[in-house]
Amino acid sequence: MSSMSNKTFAEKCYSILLKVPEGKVTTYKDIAHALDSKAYRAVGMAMSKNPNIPTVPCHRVVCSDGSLGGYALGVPRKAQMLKDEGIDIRSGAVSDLDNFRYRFT
DNA sequence: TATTTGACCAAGA
DNA sequence: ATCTTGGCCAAAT
Repeated sequence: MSSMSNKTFAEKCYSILLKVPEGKVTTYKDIAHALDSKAYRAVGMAMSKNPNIPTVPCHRVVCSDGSLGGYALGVPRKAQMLKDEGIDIRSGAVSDLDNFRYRFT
């Protein structure tokens, strides 16, 4: 049998992130919130440990203010991928984040 | 077990 | 609008 908590916090983050479709983004805070947690910093840690790129679309996770946050393969790559999905990036941030934000609930 | 580390966030001396 | 600060929490050390 599996251990008592068969999913780590990081694994839960990856699961929830898989729901975010191409052309949409989410934020570190929103993922934490979806997990009924305030551990938004820990969400960033989980992304940095990098599951399989691009199976788990961690390039779609940005900061609450629309700035891009980080990316294991470099922020410029993250920006390009988002643009390729049709997301408007201006001055290193998602413009009109509210329009591109995916809602979990 | 205790401390340190981060792809964060909100408020504002 | 930008920068600093204190707080946040899971994982790694």
